[in-house]
Amino acid sequence: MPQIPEGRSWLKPGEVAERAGVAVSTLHYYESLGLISSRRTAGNRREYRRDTLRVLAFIRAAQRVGVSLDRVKEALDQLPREGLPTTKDWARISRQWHDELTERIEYLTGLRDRFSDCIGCGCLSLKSCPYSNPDDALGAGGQGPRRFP
Amino acid sequence: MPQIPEGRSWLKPGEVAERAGVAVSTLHYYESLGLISSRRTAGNRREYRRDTLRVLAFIRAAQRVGVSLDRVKEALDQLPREGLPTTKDWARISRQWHDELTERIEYLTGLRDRFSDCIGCGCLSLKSCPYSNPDDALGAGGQGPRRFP
DNA sequence: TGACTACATCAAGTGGACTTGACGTCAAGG
DNA sequence: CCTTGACGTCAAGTCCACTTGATGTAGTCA
Repeated sequence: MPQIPEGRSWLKPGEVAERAGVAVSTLHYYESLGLISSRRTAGNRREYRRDTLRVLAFIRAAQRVGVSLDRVKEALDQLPREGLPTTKDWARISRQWHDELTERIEYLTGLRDRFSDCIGCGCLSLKSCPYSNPDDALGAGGQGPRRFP
Repeated sequence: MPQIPEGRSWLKPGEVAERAGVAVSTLHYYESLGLISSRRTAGNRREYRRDTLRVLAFIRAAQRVGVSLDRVKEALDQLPREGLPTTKDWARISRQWHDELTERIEYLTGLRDRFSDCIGCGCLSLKSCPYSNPDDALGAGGQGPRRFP
């Protein structure tokens, strides 16, 4: 693990990759999508601002909950293009995320509890279920907007 | 929506697709992966058992929480290949799922609450955070096994 | 009976998220 | 100074989860 001096506020690609747990090529890829940005040294090497780590953490968290990079970009585009994001900037994003996460948590909790019930009543075997109709409870919903694809 | 007679226990591809909210081609694809199965009529048309809908619902639920088809197959492979799955069969799967879902719910809840804290303390802006270090709290974890990729 | 739709097979294409390869350059250590 | 490794660009490749297309057959209904 490369030690990054306290004072240095611009990080090298390898350092960022290491700290964020992604490949350098991934940084290039994200940059090509406009998710992160960098400046260049005299020798054309990339340098990343320290808060790029935060953005990468945000991306990782988003992906872990199944959000696409497109949607992540939508969120990040609300941050100021130049200059440092303020607390207020992040707060707006965090609020949206809070709602989405809550929704997703509720979905998962419902799913888990339905599963628990189904152990009891056996509705996941071939008999029909008195509690719910899992065919439709889980299977329906059709092609409406899926908040979490 | 095609009405399926009460008594018929073998369903046609179109019926299954409609009810499960997937394309017929998806059924072929899943069959090629061994996730579902069918028998054939004299005229080589596929026929699905009614509980295929349940399997499809299971697959959909799994995907929605970010589980790969490979892992779904692992779970489904624990069901009896021939004959109807019993309550006990599903119970085993449900128990595993319960644990995984619980874990995931806890992860999401932690994530959400961390976000909430961060609105307050501003740690998602450039200042360093007294509560936690989001760079590492979210960004680290390195390349260890990811239960939910 | 003839049109029309649903279904069959198989190869190939798509989109998202990256990774790999080929090849040249910059920078730090011995 | 020179080697070595980290980095640069760009095209192409990979993996997953499907979808589309081409082409032929089976069943249904006026």
